[in-house]
Amino acid sequence: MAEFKGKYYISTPIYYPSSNLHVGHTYCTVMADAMARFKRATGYDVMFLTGTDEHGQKIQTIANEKGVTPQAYVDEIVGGIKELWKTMEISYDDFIRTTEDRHVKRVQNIFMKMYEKGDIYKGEYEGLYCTPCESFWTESQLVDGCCPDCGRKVVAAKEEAYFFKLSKYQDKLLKHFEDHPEFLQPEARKNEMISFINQGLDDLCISRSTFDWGIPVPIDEKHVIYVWLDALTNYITALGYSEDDELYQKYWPVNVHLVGKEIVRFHSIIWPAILMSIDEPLPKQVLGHGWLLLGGGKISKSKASKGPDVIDPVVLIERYGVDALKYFLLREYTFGQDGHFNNEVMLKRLNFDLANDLGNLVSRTVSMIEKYNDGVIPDATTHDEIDEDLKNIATGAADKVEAEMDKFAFNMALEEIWVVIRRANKYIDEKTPWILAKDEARKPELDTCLHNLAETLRIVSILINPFMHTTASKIRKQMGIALYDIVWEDAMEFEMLYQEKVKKGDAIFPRLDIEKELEELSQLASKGKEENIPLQLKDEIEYDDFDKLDLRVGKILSCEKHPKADKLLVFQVKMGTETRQIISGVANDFKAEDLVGKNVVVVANLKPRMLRGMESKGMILYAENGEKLALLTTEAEDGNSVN
RNA sequence: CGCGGGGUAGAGCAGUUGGUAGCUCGUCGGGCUCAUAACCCGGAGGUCGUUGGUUCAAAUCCGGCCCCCGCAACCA
Repeated sequence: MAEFKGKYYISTPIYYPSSNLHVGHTYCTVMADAMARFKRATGYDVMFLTGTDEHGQKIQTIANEKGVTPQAYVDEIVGGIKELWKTMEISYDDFIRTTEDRHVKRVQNIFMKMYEKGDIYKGEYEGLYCTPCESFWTESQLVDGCCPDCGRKVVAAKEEAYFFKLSKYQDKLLKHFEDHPEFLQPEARKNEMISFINQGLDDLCISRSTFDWGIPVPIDEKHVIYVWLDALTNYITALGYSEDDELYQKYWPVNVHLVGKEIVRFHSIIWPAILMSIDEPLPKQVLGHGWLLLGGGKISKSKASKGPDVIDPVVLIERYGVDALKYFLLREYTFGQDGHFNNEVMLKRLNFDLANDLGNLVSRTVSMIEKYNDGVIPDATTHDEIDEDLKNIATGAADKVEAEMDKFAFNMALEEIWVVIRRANKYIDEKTPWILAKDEARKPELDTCLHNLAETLRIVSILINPFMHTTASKIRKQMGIALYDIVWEDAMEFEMLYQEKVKKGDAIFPRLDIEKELEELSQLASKGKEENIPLQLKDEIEYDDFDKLDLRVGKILSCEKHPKADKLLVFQVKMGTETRQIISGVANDFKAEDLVGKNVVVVANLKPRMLRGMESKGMILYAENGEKLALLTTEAEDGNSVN
């Protein structure tokens, strides 16, 4: 039996249900799930928490646009998310939604506790306000003392808000980083956070009064609690903190908050400060994982419908199965680093590792036992060095896997398992059972070979169970051991099978025709484009509004980089009789010299604007698709008006 | 001197307590036929971005430089 090793609490972030999830979210949750399953297998009492962060202005706005209540809107999206996790066999122990009563009440309790401690004060957003832009700016954001967005004058303005004295905890936070080097990993993230704290922490605005889709501030009905105090506290409200804290006493502090690198700051600075404020223990560890990149950039919703790569987990699962997707995500990427996602890399992994190595090993082993021993796993009666080597590698893998998992090195943990699988394939070649089968005198050797292969597969089924538990079951079914419990420690033993009856089934991972799959995935990815879906447009305008524009054809006489800005290009543009200077923020998209001589469309009557010390009189038009910009060129002569 | 990440075989990546440079794919050649045209063996292919330094010894430590990518700034 597994030795009881204590509790293990792991969390994913709570996702923001403004639309459906993509493979990037899946990545994080799959890692957490694998770790949770692994810890359960190795003797821990596990609490695995995930959930959704459902408040905020964005949700309210989207719901309004769709003509439903925010609650109805999030209910539907969250239903889809839960469905996805069910399909992916995510073994969470609890799923918290920030709109649930249990969360709402406990967040309010936390707010009060912080308030009573004197860590929350009512203040004013002393910002500099640009009325037309409806935005607050800080001193440092201003350009020449004016709104960086529109260039107009800003006025000192105030919005009432509650603040958390984050600055008060600056020194304590730094000390915590020093005293607990393991608190935040990887190292690069930690350095980043320490230097961030050293720059000085501002108090944190924790309430808003401009929208109401949120948890009311208990002492002031006009305000709702804003983002982080609402979202981060889920990790303890889910455990019943402040009300029914049996689970809290048992599981807190969390062992690991698994988060994407973009929210490391909130988990390693703001969240600990909140916990300090309410005098509760800090998380043992925050781990920031990298992103899956698509075509060079972060996966985003706007990219979901473009390009040849399919990132909808539902589609991938339908075609290849849950375990294939999980395996790929865990095996391909190095924890903490960004990785590039594309269909071909994935398909190759699936074919080579799952179909060729593992699937084929199961297939050939079961076939031989059926063919050479009537489907009964024979006993081993002989022994040589080759047998010994296989046995050592197979029984030694469990500890190696555990060592890698302790480092969150999922890819290496799986690699260790595949060392066993490859050794078994090699073992067959070394033993040549098909030759042994031709000589009755060598039946004992043949039996030993078949037995050892069966033992190895039994061990493999245990080792992969935390990562791909459906596959583990399929293997065990074919091996005739489906009825036995999967016990981690059994992966360290070799002689456990006794004349079980095997039964060949379907290939556990059929080999894929990569060319054909790529073709079909590419078609799936572009499918949405062909249908006639109304575009998402800005509000309709009057003809008079359009008529205010004075568009002209301009010839680019010269173009060079702005001396004081990375992204800006400075153009001299001739429009008939006048030549003027226009600046565009497109230095990353074009080489300056490539643009010279082109005739382009210019918004000629736009109010001039200073950009980093140089005046821009007008605007050059470009077409863009979210990734690439294209110049709007024309054959018309410069100076012509465009209507 | 804004912050950070990265530059290792044709591709994608491992590899920092310094000690003959490793994996997967591809490629070339061979073996095998139990198996999902799968499996096994062998070869070719890298001055580890560049340049100095520390050391008996540097991909690994230190300094300068070049290039790529995020963030920030900036995008009329």
